[in-house]
Amino acid sequence: MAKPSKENSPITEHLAYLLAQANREINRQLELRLSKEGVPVEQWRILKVLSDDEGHSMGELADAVLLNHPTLTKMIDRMVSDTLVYRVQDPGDRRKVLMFISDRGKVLCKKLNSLAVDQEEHILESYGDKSTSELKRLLESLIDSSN
Amino acid sequence: MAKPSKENSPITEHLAYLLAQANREINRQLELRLSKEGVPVEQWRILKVLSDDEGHSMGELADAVLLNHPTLTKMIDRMVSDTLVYRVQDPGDRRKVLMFISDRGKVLCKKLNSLAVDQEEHILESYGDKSTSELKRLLESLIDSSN
DNA sequence: CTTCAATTCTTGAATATTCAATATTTTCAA
DNA sequence: TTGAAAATATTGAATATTCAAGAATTGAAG
Repeated sequence: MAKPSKENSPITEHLAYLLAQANREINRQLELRLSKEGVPVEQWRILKVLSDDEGHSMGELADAVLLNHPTLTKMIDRMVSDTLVYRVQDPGDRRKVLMFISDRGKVLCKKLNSLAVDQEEHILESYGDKSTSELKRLLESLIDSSN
Repeated sequence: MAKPSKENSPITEHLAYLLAQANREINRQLELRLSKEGVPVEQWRILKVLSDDEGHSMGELADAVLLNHPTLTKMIDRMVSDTLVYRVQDPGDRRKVLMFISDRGKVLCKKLNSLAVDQEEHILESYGDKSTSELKRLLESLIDSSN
C-alpha cells in the first residue's frame, strides 16, 4: 500500500490556499458594497485608521493598512487631491510625515463604516455568530504565532 | 452612557481585515520559500492543478488558481515560454484551450511541493495541529456559505 | 438553414504596483 | 563636533494587473 504523502494533496487543502480563497471572496463582497461610494477597500482602511485624529506616519499607516510604502504614497496622493486626508510634517522628527483625516474624510468614513457593518451582519447571518467569533479568534492567534 | 456601536470598532476587529492580514503573512512566508526556485505562488498553484494530467480549460484554471482571465493568459504565456506547460485546442469545443503540464513542469512541481510542505509543517509546529485543522474547517465552511 | 446571442479566450490600452535609487533628516560612535 | 550609518518618505522606470473590446466558435430560436 502506498505511503500517504502530503506532497500530492490537492491545492484546496493547503492553508495558504484556503486563506487566499476566503480573503478573495470576503474582499470581493466588501468591495461591492464600498463601490457604492466609489472607494477602494484600502482607502476605507486608511480613513478608519486615521479616524483617531492622532496623526500617523506613513510607515505606521503602511503597516496598518497592509500596503507597501510606495503604493501607499501614491494612494495618499490621490486622497489628498480628493481632500479626504492631509499631510503635516512631524515637528518632532522631520523625516516623518503625519497623516490626518479631513472633515470631508470623516463624513465619507461614516458612510463607509455603515456599509461595512452591513457586510459583517450579512456574514453573521449566513455563517453564524459562533463560527464567526471562533474564526476571528483563530486568525488572530495565527497572526500572533507568525511574528 | 453611550450606546455601543459597531461602527467605530477598530479595523483590526473586522473579519475582512483579519483575513487579509493572515493571508498576507502566510503568503509572504510561502513566497519566500518558493523564491528558492524563482517561482511565484500562482505558478505553483497552476502546476499543482495541472498535475492530474486531465487537461483544464483556461476558465476552469482561472477559477481554481484565483486569477482573472487576462492575468492568467499572460502568466500562462510566460510558463509556455519556460516550457512548463502547453496549450492544446479542445477537440470537443474549439473555443476552449486545454492546458497540460510538461515533464519539466512536473519536475519543478515536485520540488515546489516539498517547499510548500516545509511551510505547512512549520505552521503546524508554531501554531499547533488542533488550531490548524480547526481553522481549515472554519475557512472551508465560510467559503461554502458565501456561495 | 440562418442569424443572433452566449461562451471562451486573447489583446491592447489604461491603471496600479513594485523595485531600486534618491533625498532628507536623525542617530550615534569616534 | 563630525562623519558614517540608519531611518523615513518619495520618485521614476520596469513590471503586472485590469478593463473594455475583439475574434472565434457554439447554441438555439425562428
